[in-house]
Amino acid sequence: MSSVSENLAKETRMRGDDRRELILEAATQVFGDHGYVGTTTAEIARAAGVSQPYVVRLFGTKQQLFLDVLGRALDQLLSTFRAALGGDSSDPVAHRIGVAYVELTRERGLLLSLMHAFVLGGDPVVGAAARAGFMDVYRFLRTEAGFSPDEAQQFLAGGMLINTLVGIRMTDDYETDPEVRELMQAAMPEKLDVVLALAEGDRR
Amino acid sequence: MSSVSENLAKETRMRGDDRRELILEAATQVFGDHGYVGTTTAEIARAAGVSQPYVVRLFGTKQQLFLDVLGRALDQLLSTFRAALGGDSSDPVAHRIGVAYVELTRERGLLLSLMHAFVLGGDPVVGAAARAGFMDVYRFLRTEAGFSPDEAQQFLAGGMLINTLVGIRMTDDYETDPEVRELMQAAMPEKLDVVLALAEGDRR
DNA sequence: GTCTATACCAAGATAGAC
DNA sequence: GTCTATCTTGGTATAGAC
Repeated sequence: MSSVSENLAKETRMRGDDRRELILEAATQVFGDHGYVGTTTAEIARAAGVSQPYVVRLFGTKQQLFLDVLGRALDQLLSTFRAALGGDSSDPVAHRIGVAYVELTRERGLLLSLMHAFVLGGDPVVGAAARAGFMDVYRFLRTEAGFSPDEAQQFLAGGMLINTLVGIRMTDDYETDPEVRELMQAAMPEKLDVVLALAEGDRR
Repeated sequence: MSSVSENLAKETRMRGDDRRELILEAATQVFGDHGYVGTTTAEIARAAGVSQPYVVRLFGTKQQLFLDVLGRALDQLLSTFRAALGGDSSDPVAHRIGVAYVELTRERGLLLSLMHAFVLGGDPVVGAAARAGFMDVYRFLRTEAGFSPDEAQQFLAGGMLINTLVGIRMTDDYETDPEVRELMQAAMPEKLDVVLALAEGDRR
């Protein structure tokens, strides 16, 4: 999945769309780590293997780049959920989507970039995009997934806790602190291994 | 409660501790709105009615100021919870603490400053403080409030969703969007009025 | 205890070459 | 399509006066 872009990264010159996608991927990671304001275009450029002015050139402004990252993240999120709606129907829908959600932590920075946006509601443009995106997810849960308002609330609440635990890097203390273990097991009874494996990779 | 500090604000010169508290209050608000990185010491200074260098002088660095804000927020949070543990015992503990939590949105920026910290787990010093603070709350729920791991998880999940809805300023669309109304009513069946009234005040 | 002035640096964006 | 060089702004922190 990412091997395509990794191969492309080695080219010194490529089609604009490919480079764009490559930068969006890198930007998602970096924004996820440091937040919107905390991220520099230079850092994104470094992560993508291009020059800083080129990043700006391609997306106009840092803000526009962030908006593009958010849009892409939302698309990936919803299409992952839709895929889960297919799947083994002996398994309840809520469970299938829940598992799909935790699996999304694999897409480095995706959920965290969203989380950073969610907390910037005060920004006139980023905030508006964040609200719209959040409601897209809610609408999906209510209509496509068939959740009741209360089920949707429950699901989103669990999701926000997972985002928080990942964002706060609670994984760092998983081994050493038994209370952290207890909490994380309660928050993601399944698929904890995915999150932990990912955290392991990050500590390089 | 805040009238004390408002009166003090009019003095051009005051005891260091009072000015300190005044600045911490202002900083909590501003950090809550714009996040750690997105906040400038100049903006905090303006909000507190002092000069920018004085803010730095008093706390050493912006980072230290943020850490102090976090510590203060945690203290207020836990003492509010402890007060709720007292209260009318015909009302279940979980409910009393839940209501107390929503009431905390009154303390402008308190929950949001915490939320901003929670998402900065990657920062070596802020992240460590955030994790420690989060676990303080978990430990309170488990020991003092007597929650099971699952009850604590449930409570924290609901809390993170409320934080997110407040941070994303979902209140802005409450009147116009029926789906937003539906979601917010599910997320905070009680005390929604407190949050809405607060949001009203913010849009000046 | 608090201010004004300012040094210093980092970051986003632009110009223009290749 | 992509880079190097650079302009410009804004933000933290320091020095030093009152």
